[in-house]
Amino acid sequence: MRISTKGDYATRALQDLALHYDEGPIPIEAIAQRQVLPARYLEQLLLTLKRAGVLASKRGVNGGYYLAKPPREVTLGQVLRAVDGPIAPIFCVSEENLREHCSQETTCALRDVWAEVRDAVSAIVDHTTLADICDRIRAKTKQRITYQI
Amino acid sequence: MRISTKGDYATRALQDLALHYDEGPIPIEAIAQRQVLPARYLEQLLLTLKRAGVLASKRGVNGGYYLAKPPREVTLGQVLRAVDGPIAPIFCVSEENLREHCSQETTCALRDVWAEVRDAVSAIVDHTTLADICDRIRAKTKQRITYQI
DNA sequence: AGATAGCCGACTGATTGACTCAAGTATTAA
DNA sequence: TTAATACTTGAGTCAATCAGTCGGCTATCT
Repeated sequence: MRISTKGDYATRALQDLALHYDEGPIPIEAIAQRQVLPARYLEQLLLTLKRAGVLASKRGVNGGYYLAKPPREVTLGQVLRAVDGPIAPIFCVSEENLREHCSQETTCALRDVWAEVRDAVSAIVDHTTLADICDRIRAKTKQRITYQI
Repeated sequence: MRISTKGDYATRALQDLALHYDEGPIPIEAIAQRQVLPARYLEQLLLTLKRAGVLASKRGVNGGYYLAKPPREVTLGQVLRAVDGPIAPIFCVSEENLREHCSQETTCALRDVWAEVRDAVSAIVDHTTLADICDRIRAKTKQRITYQI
């Protein structure tokens, strides 16, 4: 039940872009340095996310990537699906895979459990937006500062 | 967010063993045929599950594998963890990995989300037992028969 | 024009996934 | 006691995926 580094890196990059929303395009290199990610690899992921409609980009000097939509409208589910494919834990409960159905459906109760798992996971990732992530970080940071004073 | 074929095969094998609980040891070959699984591969998985304390076995003629505990006491979570490792979607929220913690915890809200996902998944798999699976199958089968009559 | 920065495709090396195989040991029935 | 059965153990294989890297191209701004 792992998410890949793609999912990990992509969500961290978007977390970063969301925190710097309204600052115009951010170059890959800046994101890579702040989040400690391999730049050339991140490049691929951001391009994928652009094709998925999550990001937009601007080339040349002062160019970079930026969110195609406000943070409130981008969910983690969109990001994960873009880079990692379906959320479903197993093919036979994937929404994108309706035609090919398991030969043993009638004698298998596991399928129902995997469907529950899929729903539980998407209930979380499809309802958590980048704005939520930003809010949590700000809450954390505030708390940390309070403690330090 | 996939479960591997190991998790898939192992749970199907245990579903089968649970349905045939009280029938004594069942040979690998019988399970493999009923569930349409590669026998030599299943062999490994069942051995792993034995080492994990989920299964017991008997060698020789009339030998085979059987549940080490009644179906009511075996959860899918135990099975999945035995063959696939931790449920956690990412290392930094794995219970088995407490010492090695993420360098960016204070500036990362994603970790909390992955922890939510982990909890949601384990809430399901750690509370679904093989007995539950059997009950569901029997309910399904009954329903199917009713329709056919 | 030149620097910046995204775009695109190809390539690679290591790991993991999904098995297979051979040989060994315990158990039982004939 | 021997033969058949069936789990046990460790090793080997083959392909796919992961996790990147690299070179060169194109667009944009100063």
